Amino acid sequence: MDARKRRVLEALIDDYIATAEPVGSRTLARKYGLGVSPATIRNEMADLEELGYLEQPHTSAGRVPSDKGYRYYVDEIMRPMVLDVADRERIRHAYQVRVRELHWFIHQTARLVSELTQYPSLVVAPPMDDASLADLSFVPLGEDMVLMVLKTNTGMVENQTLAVPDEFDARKLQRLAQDFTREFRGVAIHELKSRILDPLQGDISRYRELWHLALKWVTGQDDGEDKVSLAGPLNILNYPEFRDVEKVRRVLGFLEKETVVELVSRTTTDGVKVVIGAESSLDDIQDCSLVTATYRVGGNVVGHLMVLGPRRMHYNRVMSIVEAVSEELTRVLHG
Amino acid sequence: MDARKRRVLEALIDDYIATAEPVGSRTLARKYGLGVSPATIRNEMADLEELGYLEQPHTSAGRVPSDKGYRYYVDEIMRPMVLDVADRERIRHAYQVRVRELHWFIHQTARLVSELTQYPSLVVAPPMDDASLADLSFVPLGEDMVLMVLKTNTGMVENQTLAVPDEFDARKLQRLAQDFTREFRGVAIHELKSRILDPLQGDISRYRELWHLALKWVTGQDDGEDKVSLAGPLNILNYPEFRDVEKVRRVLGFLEKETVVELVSRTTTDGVKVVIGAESSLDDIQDCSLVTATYRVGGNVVGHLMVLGPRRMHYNRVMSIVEAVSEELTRVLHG
DNA sequence: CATTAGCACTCTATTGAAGAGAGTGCTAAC
DNA sequence: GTTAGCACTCTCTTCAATAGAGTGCTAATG
Repeated sequence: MDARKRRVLEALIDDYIATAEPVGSRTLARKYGLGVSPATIRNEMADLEELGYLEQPHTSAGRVPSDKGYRYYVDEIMRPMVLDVADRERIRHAYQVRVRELHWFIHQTARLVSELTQYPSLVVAPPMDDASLADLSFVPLGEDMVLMVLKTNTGMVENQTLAVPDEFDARKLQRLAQDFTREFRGVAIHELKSRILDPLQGDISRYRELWHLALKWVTGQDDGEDKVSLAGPLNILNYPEFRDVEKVRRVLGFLEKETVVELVSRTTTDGVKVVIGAESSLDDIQDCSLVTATYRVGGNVVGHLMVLGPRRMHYNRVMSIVEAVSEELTRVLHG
Repeated sequence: MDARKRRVLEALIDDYIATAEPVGSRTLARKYGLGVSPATIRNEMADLEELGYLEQPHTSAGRVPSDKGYRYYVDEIMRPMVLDVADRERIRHAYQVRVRELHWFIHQTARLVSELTQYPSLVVAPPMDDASLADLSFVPLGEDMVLMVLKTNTGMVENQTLAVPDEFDARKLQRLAQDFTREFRGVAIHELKSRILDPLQGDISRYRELWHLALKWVTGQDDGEDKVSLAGPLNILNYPEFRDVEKVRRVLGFLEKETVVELVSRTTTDGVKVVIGAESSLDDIQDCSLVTATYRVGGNVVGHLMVLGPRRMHYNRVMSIVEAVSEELTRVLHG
């Protein structure tokens, strides 16, 4: 793989990303200053195909990058893009609001990223399970309603309105919360489950129903939807590879399934990751690429951030955006 | 419009709803026991076309209902569908959870309806504007965080976490909330805006920034998204009239725009309403029909519930579902 | 007199053939 | 090693022919 092959591969991928049409040798010679004739480029392209970096839809068409080609492009050729000032400003100002709820950040982030990239974007909240309980309290709301407020050691605050049985007056609830906090402070959320349901905890068991409720909520089984935010799904309709409704259904359907969360959460390492086409080994998104990044809340509790697009994605731009946003988000969530 | 014409129209619409293909006279004679020959049906169909109830895509195709045809079908022919037991049970059990937040109800309802109908469904929360303030309070969360809890006279409770400047300690916040509640109890939310921003309210103006924030939140300008919930948008891809991506984009785009809320909110009357095709005079949904209903929270504060589908929608089933759900929702929100 | 059978007519959708266009691979010349 | 030239391949578009579906009209029927 000499320097000229790299230049040809780069030019071809750039062109294909821009046009979505198979690229021929003449086009490359004309539009990119490679300094050689179409015939020479043809030879290089034949080599690149043999090496597995390019594919030919049919004999008389131009060539198209393969997964391996994109991979080489992303890893070895492409240079990171410097975001322009407007984009940076946009990212910096995105979180300058006084709201402090996690789901708001998630939602805002997904929207920001999908607007900047023009691809669908998905943001997954860090699993509560890894955090530990810092404080639980109830705020009576009159009638039989109560607001349950939970804080974790990572500084996250979640709350939810519940209806409680009549017998629980304000005083009782307060004692309940105190007991609970005293008993379980510092315990990881995912441990709470077994602890609470343990029948030996006699003192607690009187309120089991209430705890059960609280637990379901805390562990996120209850309103799992809030933990994931999808933005800009329709952006995908702008790309010609999705002119077929069947493909659209598969891809958008995939974004609504649990599988996404699993997939995204699998990449636990820091930094920006790229998954190209079949590398995901998921049928529904064979024709798509993913760019993912992580962000942190407080300690090591980690959330995920993802962009999905066609394989001919603007990798460098998307990667820069995703990186900048995840850094900003981590910064904001730390303060 | 004699009885036989009605029977022909009914059969034709039933068939078209089932198949999405233009219906010919032979088909009607064969599949529906009309007791007359295709020729007779042809004559009736010609009459129905002249009356504006049917249309012909081209001379040698069968016929298709017009907006007027559907309208007559919905108003005069169709009989309401009795939901089967499973569906009724499904509706009854949908809200048997202790959660009491409005956005949860909205979300749950949208999902329920879209799953039952297999069409996209949108639920709009009642505008807070019409309700009046019952109580505002702050719950300190430590650090510079505070939970703002608002109750209306209609019994709705909304809350949001905010970051506040350091100067506001627990005591100060409490007084602030008391002042605010005393001052503004009973005032309609939409009036709060002018009242609070009035520079003459000297005592209040010190906290203007905070109020401003609270206000933005209360009036829903801030997180407007929470007030609307869309479920099952991809259902639309199951219907052959949306095999074209351009149409999909227009319709799904429409569901994400503000226009929907305006449109839906326009129907203030109780009961189930149907809007067929061009009746909405909105370009994006010329090929769609809507079924809408309202639900109430407490007094007269009204929320909306909508189903969107192709014009050949299963009107009777959808209407029954929408009616049953809106009744159940009103019932649940009252208790 | 309403209903029906028969039939010519119209329009669409499908098929197959022809031709244009794009791009390649190979060979031979530079 | 590079390039020009050219035959070859494959797709896409166009066009005409054909089959199929359904209609509207007319004349016969009970």
